[in-house]
Amino acid sequence: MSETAPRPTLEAVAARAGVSRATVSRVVNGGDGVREPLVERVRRAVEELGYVPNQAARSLVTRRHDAIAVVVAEPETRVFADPFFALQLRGISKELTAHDNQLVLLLTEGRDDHARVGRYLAGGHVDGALVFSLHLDDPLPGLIQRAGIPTVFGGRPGWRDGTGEEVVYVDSDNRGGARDAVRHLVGLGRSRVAHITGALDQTSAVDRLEGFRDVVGDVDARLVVEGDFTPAGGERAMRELLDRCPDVDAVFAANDLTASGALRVLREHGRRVPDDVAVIGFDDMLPIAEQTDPPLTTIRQDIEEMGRLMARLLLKGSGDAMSGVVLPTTLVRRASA
Amino acid sequence: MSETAPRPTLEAVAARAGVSRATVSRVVNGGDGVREPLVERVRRAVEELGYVPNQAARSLVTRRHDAIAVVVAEPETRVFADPFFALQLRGISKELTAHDNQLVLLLTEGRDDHARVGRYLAGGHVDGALVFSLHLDDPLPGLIQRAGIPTVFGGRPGWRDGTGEEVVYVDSDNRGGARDAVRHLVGLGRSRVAHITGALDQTSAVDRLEGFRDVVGDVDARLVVEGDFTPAGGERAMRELLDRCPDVDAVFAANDLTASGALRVLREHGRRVPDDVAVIGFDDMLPIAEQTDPPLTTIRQDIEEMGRLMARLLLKGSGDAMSGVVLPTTLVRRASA
DNA sequence: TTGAAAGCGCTAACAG
DNA sequence: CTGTTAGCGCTTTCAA
Repeated sequence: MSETAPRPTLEAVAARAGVSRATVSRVVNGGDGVREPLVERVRRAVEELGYVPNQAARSLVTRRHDAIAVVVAEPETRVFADPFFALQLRGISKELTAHDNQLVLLLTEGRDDHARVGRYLAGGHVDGALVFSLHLDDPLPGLIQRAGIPTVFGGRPGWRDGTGEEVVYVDSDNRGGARDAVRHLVGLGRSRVAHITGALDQTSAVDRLEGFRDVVGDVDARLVVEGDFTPAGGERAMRELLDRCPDVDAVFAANDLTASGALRVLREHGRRVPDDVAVIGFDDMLPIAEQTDPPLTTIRQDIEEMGRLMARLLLKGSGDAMSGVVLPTTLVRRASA
Repeated sequence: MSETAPRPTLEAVAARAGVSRATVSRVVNGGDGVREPLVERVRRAVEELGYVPNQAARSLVTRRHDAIAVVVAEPETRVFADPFFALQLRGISKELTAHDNQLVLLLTEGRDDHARVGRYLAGGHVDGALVFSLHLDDPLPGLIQRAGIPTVFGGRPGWRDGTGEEVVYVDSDNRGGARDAVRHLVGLGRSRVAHITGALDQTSAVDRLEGFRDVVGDVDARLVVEGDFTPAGGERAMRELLDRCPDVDAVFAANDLTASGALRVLREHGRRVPDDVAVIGFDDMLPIAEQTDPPLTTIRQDIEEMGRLMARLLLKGSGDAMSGVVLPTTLVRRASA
């Protein structure tokens, strides 16, 4: 990679404006305590020279970087098969941008990467980290805690650390949303409500299952079948469901992707939705929920806002000692239930 | 955000190992020209102190950052509705990681952001940039060229700069792939082959249309209808197509998403695929192509590899003065054609 | 209010 | 081979 052209320094600006480096520095950083005429002169010099502060030099003394890391463990392609992650990223990006922070993206796959990420985080390159720990047994969170930098998790982490330290996270009200979904189904007069779960090594899946149980009470075990948040998983689960309980009249799918798979199988088996079987999803992933046949009734979570909030908490220092923020969900009614 | 704990410096390591800072520096940076026993002593000291180099200090003198920016203009949600971008990102990330580079993600929306990105890039925070310029009239590329840092574009940029400067980009062989697709359809004995285009303000869509024309020769204008790379666009276009030419017997859709929409409409109209109408897509986006009914025959492009290659070119300095690299595509045969 | 001076932690000549 | 030295460009006391 070729060298970038030499850029003007604070020194150069100072010379041009006929002031000291210190004064230029003050102006560049807000200009408090500098008399107006000087401010003006410095501003002009900055303009003329096209001066941009050298971030490395600044960080060296301030020990701040105005950058945060976003860590995503993505051992599976699933992360990429739905727009979930991208939406959070967008929310994060917006918030960071608004606060002049940069986003350093750390994608990990496998063990070696964990060490690398740990080192990077501990290396003081960034002011904080936003991490998405999808799985219950993920070693990443531990590593990051050890790195000792401010961290906010996306989704409720699956572990409880014995240390009693606060774990800051942002999550959707998965359990409450699931309850709403199932209540809706029950309100429709359905009596044999099934649940296709998500991947149960993720807290979101566990929480949604809990919500389902909250409403259904003692569940006929045959009405709960494990999925994995994918359409294929949804298909498989739906087949099994139909096989076990041909009289099932409603399905709460752990997410929209799962629901789309389930819908396909129902159609294939000649069941009419919602007449024979009502189906409800979770997420309200527009490109999916609006495109299914019939359009999907689902539980909406504001994913972009989750990202935004994570960034906001991290930047604020979350000194409020709050540990988790849970965002509400809403029922979006379309045609499938 | 709270301060990170004070970390050991080179000085500290030197003291502990009983050598000079320079020696420690040498060891940390590869250890060439340092006698083994010393190397060992230094290594141990580093280990014991948990020393991690201060990147800011290092950058200050080396003027390198071991970081590159990935710039994505995403005025529309479309970027997030398909996994395309995420896959490229993954390829990029892998390659950068292998070369100990960090990935700074710059998401832009709207004009103000452009200025911000321009400033950042010009500000010498990163060693280079990877840019995804989706649209023909995007002002971003210009801005970036002006920033004067090494840049590789994802997808053939829509403009030709008069400067005669080399523009480095990585793209799929959209035109060739399109030709393969249409030839396949023709080889199936289809005689009324239609094309649903992508958003024609993107070079990929234009190139695929060209490829279509290459094979079909003088096209019946009614057989080309504009889409926008979305399922909804595909539906709309397919309806129009059926309306205009009820006897259409094959469709080349600009991408898999478009094809999925077209399939839906065909089914709705009682056309059998591929018996009545053969359908072929572009991308081979697995979660889509494998889930459609019937599974989609399509043109595969190796998206992750594109990302990887972009990163490789940037890091290599692409001093080979080559301007564009075009990756081959392959036909993936499933059931729809 | 402004300026002078002292580093932040590191690398890179240059000596030895 | 190893150590000494001089900065990289900036912020931040401390005086003036």
